[in-house]
Amino acid sequence: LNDSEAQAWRGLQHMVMALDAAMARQLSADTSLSYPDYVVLVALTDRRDGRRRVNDLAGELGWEQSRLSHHLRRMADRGLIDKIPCDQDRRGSWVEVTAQGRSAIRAAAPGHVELVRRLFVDLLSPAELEALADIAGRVLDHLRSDPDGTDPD
Amino acid sequence: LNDSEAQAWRGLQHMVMALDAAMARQLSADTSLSYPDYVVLVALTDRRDGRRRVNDLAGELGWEQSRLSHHLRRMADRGLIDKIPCDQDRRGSWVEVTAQGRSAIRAAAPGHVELVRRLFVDLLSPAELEALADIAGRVLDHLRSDPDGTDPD
DNA sequence: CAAGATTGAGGGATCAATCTTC
DNA sequence: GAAGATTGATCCCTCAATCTTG
Repeated sequence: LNDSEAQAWRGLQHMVMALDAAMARQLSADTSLSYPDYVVLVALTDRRDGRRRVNDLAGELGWEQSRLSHHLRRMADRGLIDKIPCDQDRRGSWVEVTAQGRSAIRAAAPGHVELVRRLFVDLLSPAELEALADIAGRVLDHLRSDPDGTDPD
Repeated sequence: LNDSEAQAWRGLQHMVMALDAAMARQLSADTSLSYPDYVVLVALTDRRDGRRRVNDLAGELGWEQSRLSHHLRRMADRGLIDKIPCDQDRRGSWVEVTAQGRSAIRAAAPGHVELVRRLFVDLLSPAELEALADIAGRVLDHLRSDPDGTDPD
């Protein structure tokens, strides 16, 4: 990698690591949710019924099934979500946000969103935000078609 | 967050998560190094003497001291690095890459760099790479001046 | 007391193996 | 046999507490 490539690559990694750490610290200091908790609850409350199939949720979050399964168990233990057997496909199950989960995400969202603005969104121009979204889409599409980078070009 | 802001923010997180996972899988499949091992060894072998103060290394990597300390212990146990007492400041210590560590990073680097190219660098224009490096620098500078986003604007 | 560094405990993430249902 | 999901082992990361030297 030449200088400009390395700077982009390492800069990207450092930026996201530092931003994630800041988000995790803020949530941990001001709320009862961890950053992963927050992300799961946002996805669940995004639609009105507040439920998802576990596998769909994993895809939406970009998480491995096993990671999600472990995390959902911990969240269920703390009363943030419920697991409900799925009648249509009895291998699967639904995850549903509880009243307590809704209340926790409602309390946590404003502070989190404000931090995303202060540390990220407000520092970028609209064109830069669009360019970033475009780049991310391109890279993720390519990853989906070639998960381990083994294709000949 | 409006649509374009949310797409940039979530896209960025998903992209980096997926790229890191791909890097970790490739290293784990093809070499004896984990991704964190790789990053530490790259930093150490970047300068010719192959040694660093622990604290400097943490800053360079953007890692917390405690994380680095735990990781260095595991790497020392596996013979990849040595810890050497520092005479100038007897609170501190040096980390030095071993011959085995050098050999491991030499073996791992080409495959890793090729994957970074295939999954990331080759998908971006030079202007996009430069823009990304610029954005990362800006965000990280701001984080350094206001680590927890508590400043009034 | 502050700075460099380590430790132990506890939560989080990954891999391979497993179980059930399709 | 494959897909949805879980489990247990293991490694990794964070936090708070600690130790030593400046």
